[in-house]
Amino acid sequence: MTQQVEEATRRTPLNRDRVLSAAVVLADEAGIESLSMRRLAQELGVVPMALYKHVANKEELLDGMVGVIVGEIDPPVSGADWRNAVRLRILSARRSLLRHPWVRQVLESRTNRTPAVLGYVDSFIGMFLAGGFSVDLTHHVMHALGSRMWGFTQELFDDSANAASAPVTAETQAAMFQEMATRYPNILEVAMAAKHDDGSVVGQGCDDQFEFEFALDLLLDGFGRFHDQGWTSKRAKLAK
Amino acid sequence: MTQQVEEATRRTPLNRDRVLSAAVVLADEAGIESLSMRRLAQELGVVPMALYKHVANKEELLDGMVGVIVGEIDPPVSGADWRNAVRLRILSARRSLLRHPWVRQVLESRTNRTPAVLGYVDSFIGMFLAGGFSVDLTHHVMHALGSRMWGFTQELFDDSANAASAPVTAETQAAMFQEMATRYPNILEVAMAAKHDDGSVVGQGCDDQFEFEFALDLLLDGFGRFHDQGWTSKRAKLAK
DNA sequence: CCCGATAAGTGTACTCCGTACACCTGTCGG
DNA sequence: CCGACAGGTGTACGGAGTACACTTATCGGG
Repeated sequence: MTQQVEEATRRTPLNRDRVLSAAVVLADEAGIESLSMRRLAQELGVVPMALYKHVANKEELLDGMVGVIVGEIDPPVSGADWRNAVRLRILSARRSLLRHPWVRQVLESRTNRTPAVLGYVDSFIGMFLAGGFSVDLTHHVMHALGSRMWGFTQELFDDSANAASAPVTAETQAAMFQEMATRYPNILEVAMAAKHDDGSVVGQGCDDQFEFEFALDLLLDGFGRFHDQGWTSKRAKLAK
Repeated sequence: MTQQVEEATRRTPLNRDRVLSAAVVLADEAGIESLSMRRLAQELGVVPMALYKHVANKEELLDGMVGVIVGEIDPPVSGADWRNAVRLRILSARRSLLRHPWVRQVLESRTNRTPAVLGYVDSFIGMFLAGGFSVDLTHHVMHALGSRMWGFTQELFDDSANAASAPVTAETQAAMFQEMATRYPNILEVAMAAKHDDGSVVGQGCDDQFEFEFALDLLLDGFGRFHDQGWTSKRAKLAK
């Protein structure tokens, strides 16, 4: 009798997609470090071991989550030259990854050879080949792109965690400044030049999107030059 | 009486450096994933909590370990032009990091603002400034370098774990090949072209060092071009 | 109409992790 | 000689991933 009400509360018997979606939401909202099997189960109103009926283990869960995000990336635009196709695709990937910052860490931390990732890489290679790149050059170009293919760069000094930290007093600020000035004068100089209006000393105040596109275009320009001049690795190796 | 012998066995009362060195050795030999405070303590013939007298916590241990490796990187060569100075330094860093593969993961997984890392970055910036680069261009150039400053690239498909895995039968090999051919034809094509003599299907058979230098030189060439033509970010932004 | 197979969810328990905290011990300067 | 202090110990806690044995719900066929 009372049974019926409880059953209605938690219907839809939980499947792989619901598990993955919930995991993505949890990682988005609480951070990847808060994503544990136990926490995820709790979020789904279920006992931890129930998840293992839908994913083999945590590794596979992470793989699946990456797959979900990779699925959000726009497919290659058709009818564009290779440069624009690649560029737009990467910027689309970047938009997806910026919405889900945890993906970066997951992609970096483990070898990822899931169908979703392989599919993305494959279509990526396809854009170069379709653009007339030789298989040889395409290979090296893919290595040169590296993780930039996903739309992210290694951030040396990620200041994104600053919001939560305690407000620094003027004295500490001054002391840090002094410390930097004597120990790391070059970093300081660059950081000072980069800061626009906010008063932060190191990092930020610089336009990440601009930095990314700067490096990306630099690479793409290089690729194009090599392509135009019929570069081959054999010739390059002989020239050394 | 027997006391004396035991005490002689484990002399030298353990200090920060010994802890860090042991941690580095352990990570080198057993992999970073096997490095736990308990395991490390055991290796040092000490109880786990003893370590906390020398490092605040595991994070600081990892920071210290990175510091040890960064300390192994050659200082900038003097009297070279910026390009050679940067190139040689990066290749030196690469040699160090290849000896200690775990550093890559540690550097990637966390924001690293230790003195050792800051010092490295600072001296790195210094090489560009000394080469006549504007502060502005240096800033963007550092972003473009990203983790390549450390001598590593994001490896999409790291096959280094293959040695330990079970030998695949001819049938499985063939099945995998078939799978690849239909699902990821472009990856397959590139992989086939890259393989030299070994029979592996995906990855390896390609010269990682060559790939790295290919990308590095491409970037350095771009940097040089920008430098020569007096590039500034302001002008670049206006041009868009 | 029941029945057994299969899928989904549960409960308990194990091992391993980082580390807080109270304690002991050996050394050394006053 | 003594007391402070640095270095090492022992115990314990909470949290992680997950193995394994179990109940329960569903449903097609005799």
